[in-house]
Amino acid sequence: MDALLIDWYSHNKRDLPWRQPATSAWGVLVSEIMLQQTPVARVAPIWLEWMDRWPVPSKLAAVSQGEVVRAWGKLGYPRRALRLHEAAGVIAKDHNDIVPSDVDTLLALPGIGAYTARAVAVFAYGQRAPVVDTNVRRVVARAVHGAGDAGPASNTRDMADVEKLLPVDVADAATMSIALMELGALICTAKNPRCVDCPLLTDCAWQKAGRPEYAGPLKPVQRFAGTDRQVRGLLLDVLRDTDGPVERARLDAVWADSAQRDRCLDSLLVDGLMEQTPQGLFALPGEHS
DNA sequence: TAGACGTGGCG
DNA sequence: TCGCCAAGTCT
Repeated sequence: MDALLIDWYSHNKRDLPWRQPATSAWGVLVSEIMLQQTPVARVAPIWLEWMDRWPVPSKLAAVSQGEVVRAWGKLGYPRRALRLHEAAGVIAKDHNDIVPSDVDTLLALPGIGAYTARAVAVFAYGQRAPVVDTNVRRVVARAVHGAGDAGPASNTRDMADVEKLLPVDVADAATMSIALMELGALICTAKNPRCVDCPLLTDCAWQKAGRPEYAGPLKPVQRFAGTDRQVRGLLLDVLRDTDGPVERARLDAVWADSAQRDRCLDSLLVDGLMEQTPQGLFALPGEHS
């Protein structure tokens, strides 16, 4: 399985900007944070801009939170930008401006969890570790377990599953990790998998079992329209599109339900995505004088 | 551990 | 059209 997969990857991998050989560990880290729950096509231009502006962690750490949130643009989940900014500060101060290569050290940084820590260790530093994201979980569920899709995530079990699949050779293990993800992204997709193009077709347990439909519990559908997430997004968008602090009325205009609006405004302040000036105006954090 | 947390494109 | 989906983390 590993040889087939690695060979397939070498011929079919996408030419993504963060996969250039010259990409630094910092570049890999930034890409991984941006790619959390966010499509490649939307990340690519922003990542290029960030690498140009902030080629090392200390450069990012030196600018205000507001500038970072603004540069994050509409990638979504803007708290990621705040956490990355904070992580950059720790890396600059405590790690000599060098992204740690040790998984446990990476895990201690804000915004870096089990997936991202190992993704950095493996993709930036070539280590052998199980990198488990939604793509990998789906590929393993099908090819190994013969299920139509992955059930609820279980970090410990999922990583143990993948660990067993990794080649002993460190370099091969690293390539296998990225290949598993790429297969899940391009071939073994959630809907309408392109099995005819799959390098694992003849080995796949799901294929052998007659491609049974997924029978486990369904993930609860995440609504968006009308949720606090939508309102927070609208509120923050006002500040992103404005140069300086804005009056309360500008924010009030984006959502009719005042109770929900107030709740969301408060949560943005609590999260540090927004600040109130002494004059009572609203601004991105650290941007008002 | 279930639920919160943005956004926009696609079938 | 609109539900589903996209390289998760935190509480």
